[in-house]
Amino acid sequence: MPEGHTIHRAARDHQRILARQKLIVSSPQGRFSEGASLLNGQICSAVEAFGKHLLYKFNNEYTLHIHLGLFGRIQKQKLPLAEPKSSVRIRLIGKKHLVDIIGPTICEVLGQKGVMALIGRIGPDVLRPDANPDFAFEKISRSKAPIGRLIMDQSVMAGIGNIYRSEILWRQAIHPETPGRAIDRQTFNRIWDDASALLAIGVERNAIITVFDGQLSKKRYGKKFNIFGKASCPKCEGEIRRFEISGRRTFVCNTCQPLMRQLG
DNA sequence: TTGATTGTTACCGG
DNA sequence: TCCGGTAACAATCA
Repeated sequence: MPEGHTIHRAARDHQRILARQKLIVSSPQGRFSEGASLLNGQICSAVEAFGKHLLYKFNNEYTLHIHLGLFGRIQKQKLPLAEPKSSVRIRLIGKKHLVDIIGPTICEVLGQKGVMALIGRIGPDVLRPDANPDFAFEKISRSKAPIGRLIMDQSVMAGIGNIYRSEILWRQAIHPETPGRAIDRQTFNRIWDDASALLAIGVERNAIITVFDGQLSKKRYGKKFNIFGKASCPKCEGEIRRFEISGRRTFVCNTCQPLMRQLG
């Protein structure tokens, strides 16, 4: 479920909640990860997203680190309390709302040191104003790996997932198999800027939306994608090729996204 | 029941 | 050493 926008959306939501009410940690019996009992009953003081990682900070210097993986979800509900389903690992309880963290692959408590280490190994996040894209361009321009792999590599740049990958590269007319070293700064900037813009829309709308045809009628978004999962290109009507990069399905229009092995 | 899925990492062989 | 591939883990739905 989650690409970067989902996590930033959750961080924003939860930050808003705890501005008006206390959020207290509770974990259903026996479902805390090791060491996480440090947080039982603690009051959350801040929420922040780094790429696809979600950090809940507490006054006791500890941080709850959540990564939803492929299947994890976050559910916000209004009180009264309902019995959490078996996949709920952490529950944050406020006066009027509760937040359930469901099926995360990472659910651990970090100290200051651990948080620094985590942030250090994540590349610049396209949704964070403090991100430095230079770092991502440096890595990309020195790599012969395909750009389709690099922009989804969270240690190169953070936030983009499998759907945004295909959509961004199609929108920018870049073939996913273009080697990183063939991407010039201008081309990289187009990728970065498009990613920032699209994910920001994703945060606002709580959905992946990459199609903007004329009027922004709010109901016209049944077709959210241009080529992801599609058989033909919406621009040239040509066939969409489907293949894998790093074991994840990728879509490309060979006409609209010509493969450039040379710089240019 | 099977398969597929908006993710990541540990491990192993070349 | 640095890759690329594979398995493993997570939850849900058709």
